[in-house]
Amino acid sequence: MTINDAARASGLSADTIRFYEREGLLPPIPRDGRGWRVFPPAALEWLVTLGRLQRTGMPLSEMTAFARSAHGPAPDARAEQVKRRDILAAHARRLDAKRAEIDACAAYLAHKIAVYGKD
Amino acid sequence: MTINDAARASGLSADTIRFYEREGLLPPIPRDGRGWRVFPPAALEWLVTLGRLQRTGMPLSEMTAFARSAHGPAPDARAEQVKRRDILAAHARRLDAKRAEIDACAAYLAHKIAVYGKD
DNA sequence: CGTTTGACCTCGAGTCACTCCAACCTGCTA
DNA sequence: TAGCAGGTTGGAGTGACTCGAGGTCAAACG
Repeated sequence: MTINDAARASGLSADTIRFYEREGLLPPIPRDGRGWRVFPPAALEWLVTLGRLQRTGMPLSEMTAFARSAHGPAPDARAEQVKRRDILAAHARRLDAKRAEIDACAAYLAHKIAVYGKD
Repeated sequence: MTINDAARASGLSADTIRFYEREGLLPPIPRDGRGWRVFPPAALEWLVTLGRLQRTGMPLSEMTAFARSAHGPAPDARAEQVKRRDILAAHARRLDAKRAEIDACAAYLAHKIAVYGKD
């Protein structure tokens, strides 16, 4: 599992994955003898999750909070879990707003395209 | 109709409206005696449209093409209209992709929140 | 009548989240 | 032995805003 395999599987770019690693959004990624990153299945799954959140517009700061809560040292594991759930719940509400915006725009587009097309 | 009224009505920020004016996305906006922008109803309607496109992720370059086609001097009005329709149709396809992404993420979130919540 | 307030103006710098580039290393094939 | 594919790094560049400093003007307050 090289970085480009991970990119293809997660929908993130290799550059973005390196960037996320620097920013502390990933668990420690081991290297092989050449210094290449090797992505174990769990890291890959995590990247898929980050990819979903990224493409649906979660800001980096929130992804960072989510990631640190998931992979950082947790004195109180229960509290961290609640924190993560709250971040995801807030994002779910954001998705509802985005969907509404998209639907409104799609209705406008359909109307406009019909008007342009009808002559 | 001052810039802040226009911002409230269109969902864009006043800064973004000034930026769009500089970039040539707006028709000429008249000024009053103090140098303040005055937005006529047609300009406001145009801002509402740009707001919709912006919030649903149309890149600035495409909005610029759309705006220049709508407000620029057009040697062939029919061709410009086709061009605008094509831009909007492409955006409609992008919206379908975005909706699919949002639905997939929402399903993941619902699942994850249920798992976190069930103990 | 002076001054404070508030809404606007411009210009330039700063921010977010990547994205691209140059220069380099390593193992493999011809 | 040279070329190539596919990684590595550090640092600069980009898109699309966003913010801050410093300025003007008209109306309201004391």
